[in-house]
Amino acid sequence: MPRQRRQRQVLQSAKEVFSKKGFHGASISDIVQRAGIARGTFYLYFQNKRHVFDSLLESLLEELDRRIPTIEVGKGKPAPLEQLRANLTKVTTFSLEEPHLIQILFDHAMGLDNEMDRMLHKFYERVTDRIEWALRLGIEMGLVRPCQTRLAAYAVLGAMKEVMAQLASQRISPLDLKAVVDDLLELGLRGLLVEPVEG
Amino acid sequence: MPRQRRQRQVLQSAKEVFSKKGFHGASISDIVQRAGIARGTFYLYFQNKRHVFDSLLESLLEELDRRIPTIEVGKGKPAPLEQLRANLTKVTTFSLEEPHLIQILFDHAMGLDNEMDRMLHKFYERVTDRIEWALRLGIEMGLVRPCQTRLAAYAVLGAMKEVMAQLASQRISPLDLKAVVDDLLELGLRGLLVEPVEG
Amino acid sequence: MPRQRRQRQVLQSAKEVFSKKGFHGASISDIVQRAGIARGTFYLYFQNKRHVFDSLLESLLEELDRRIPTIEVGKGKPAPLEQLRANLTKVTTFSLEEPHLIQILFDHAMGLDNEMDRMLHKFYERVTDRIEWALRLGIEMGLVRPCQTRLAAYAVLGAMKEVMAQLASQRISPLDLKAVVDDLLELGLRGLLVEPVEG
Amino acid sequence: MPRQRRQRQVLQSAKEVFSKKGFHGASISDIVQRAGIARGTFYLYFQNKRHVFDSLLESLLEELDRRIPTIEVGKGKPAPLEQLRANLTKVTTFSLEEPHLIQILFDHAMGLDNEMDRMLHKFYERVTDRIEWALRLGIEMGLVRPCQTRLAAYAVLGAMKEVMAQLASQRISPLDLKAVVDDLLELGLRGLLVEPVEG
DNA sequence: GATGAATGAGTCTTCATTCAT
DNA sequence: AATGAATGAAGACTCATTCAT
Repeated sequence: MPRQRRQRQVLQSAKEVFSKKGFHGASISDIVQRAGIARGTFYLYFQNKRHVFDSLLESLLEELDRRIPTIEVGKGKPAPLEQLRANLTKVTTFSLEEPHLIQILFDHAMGLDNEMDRMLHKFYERVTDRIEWALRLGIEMGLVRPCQTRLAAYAVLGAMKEVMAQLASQRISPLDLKAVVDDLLELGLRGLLVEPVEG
Repeated sequence: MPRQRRQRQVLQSAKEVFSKKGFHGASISDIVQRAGIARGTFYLYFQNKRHVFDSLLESLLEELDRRIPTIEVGKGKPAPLEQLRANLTKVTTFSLEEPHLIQILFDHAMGLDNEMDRMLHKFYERVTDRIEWALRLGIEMGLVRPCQTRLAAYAVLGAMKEVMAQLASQRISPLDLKAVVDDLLELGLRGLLVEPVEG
Repeated sequence: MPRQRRQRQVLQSAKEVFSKKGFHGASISDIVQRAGIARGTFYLYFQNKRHVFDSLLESLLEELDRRIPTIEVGKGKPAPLEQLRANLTKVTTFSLEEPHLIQILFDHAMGLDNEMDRMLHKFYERVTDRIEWALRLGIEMGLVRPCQTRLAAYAVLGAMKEVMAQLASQRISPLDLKAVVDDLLELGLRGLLVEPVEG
Repeated sequence: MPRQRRQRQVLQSAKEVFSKKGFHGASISDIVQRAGIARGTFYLYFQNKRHVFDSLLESLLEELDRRIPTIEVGKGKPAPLEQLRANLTKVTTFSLEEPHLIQILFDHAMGLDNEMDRMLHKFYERVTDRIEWALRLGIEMGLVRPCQTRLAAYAVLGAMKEVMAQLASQRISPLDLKAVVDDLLELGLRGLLVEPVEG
């Protein structure tokens, strides 16, 4: 089998196993069994168990990063709201495409070692920075209500993470993704109340 | 040392170690070293590693459950909004009191075995049910905008989880918790925008 | 090394170690050291220490059972006495072939757990039943003196066990096994006295 | 509690536990629990686990030794047959009095260490020597048929051991011990056959 | 004398990784 | 390239023994 195809096959098996059992809980046996290869073969394609995990996580973070670009204003750019909607659509779509990776990220990525923890922390901070940046931009433009932007950014991040996780585990129907995105936007922008409560 | 004090001491050490390394990543050596006791002593107070973990998690879930009662309307009851604010205050306070438990729950609880996964899933579903119930109540009362209530509930759950996690890891300042809760409420109720977007 | 050969090698080492130290007294280290393999290798061939022990004991009991068939009378059958002699020859021969197994059975098999104890008890009862059955047959045929057949059967069983044990530990010379069997038969049939004591 | 009474109480518990589980299988916990004392108290009366076992076994061997004196002829001595009968009566009685010790000796004494093994071996050899001595005496006196005396002695020893074991575990009724002894003697002296087989 | 909490050496067992075929 | 038997370090757990109270 061509090298790259075999490597992908191992990655796929590892992905499924890690998403279910986590790094420590998953054994090489689990992975090679699922891949239908011999134990030794695993080590022809990856240096060790940790490298596979790292490889999966790195490509995941890269892909997510790609799908959440910074909101930018300027002529020739789509309206900020449309950029926001596009980002939301891309990450929710990703949750459906790669549910196992999402579970690995949310359930099993923390605590492996300090380096990994730092990397994850940096990733989430970068995402939060972008959200916060968009909020500040909105405030400057007079569109967004002044607020504790960092706190709001975390809240938005959390809402997105949870919805992604629920999509990944099929507890939110993926059939009408557009409606999901629209509702989330509506929720974030206008809140839950019928009309603004008079202070 | 009195039995109960020693047991609490072991629980505390285990809590700290588990929150950092997760169940599989933590060793009994880690735990007893931190507690300053011998390996065997651990087993005088707990049947095995898993029992400590379960014990921590169960008490955690119970406590959280206690702090998120269902919103109820009726004479003699506080206003729904006040109940909501109280719940938020209680869980955010808990995040500050028990940051390690929060990290265990959010970072290291999934994937241990099917039973544990089911238990966690049930817990989160119960919380989501309560949020959704409150939303539906609000809709009936004409206060809340009709929406996909399950989706909205997940979004609210996610926002709360993230804020709790960030409080636990000290990345949100805990100094003015009231402001945090107020801002979150504002955010959830009115959304981000200055004024409702027309159409 | 071919799987079966390695498995037999481990069994052989375990047999020797168990026969010397018993189940609890023997360590996996003892066994793998004697086999000249690594600790982990043991577990490639057996689930755990107890399984090896059980495996040895079960095959031992089966083999002994095979070598002590019930005495049967009827045309085409050898004379009962000859069947008896054949059985005695077979079990004494076995003691020489598998001295370690004999020591395990006689010195180290009791007390492991209730199930094992029951199994051993059943085995010995089955053997005793066959001896008693032969005695009753002999009485019916007018060959054997009426007596407490169960008691006599136990005495015969004990004599056989002791001789087997002494053969296994080389304290009875195995060089002329036929003479041993003949003398035992003589002893059992005629007793020790020169001539029957009158009343 | 007076020192000696407490010591006996511990010995009794140890005896019961060792007889069921053997030396390695029995734990100090088992013993002190059965004695109704604290773990530490055990060590006020015995140096360690092994000392209790040794103590039990030594007193057992001494007592058995006492009950199987050498058969002696001479004026003033009872007839050899009566001495034989007396010995048999004494050891079978002992099996009923101390069933646990008998089980320890027969099921759990071998394999503890070389010294213990040698001691047991020496004990059995001494008993066998006495039996053989009696046989040779009988042959000299023209009472006993010439035979391989060592082999015959082992057979007699084995028969006695088995009957003692079965009495100890209540699988031979102890109600008419005299009949048991008489039958055994008859069996040993005359054998099983109705009348001597003509060579 | 009596207690039982504490100890830590010792044992079984797992599993990531290697390497001869 | 592929295999899977073999390895041995690491970790969970037990239990005989000690000792402060």
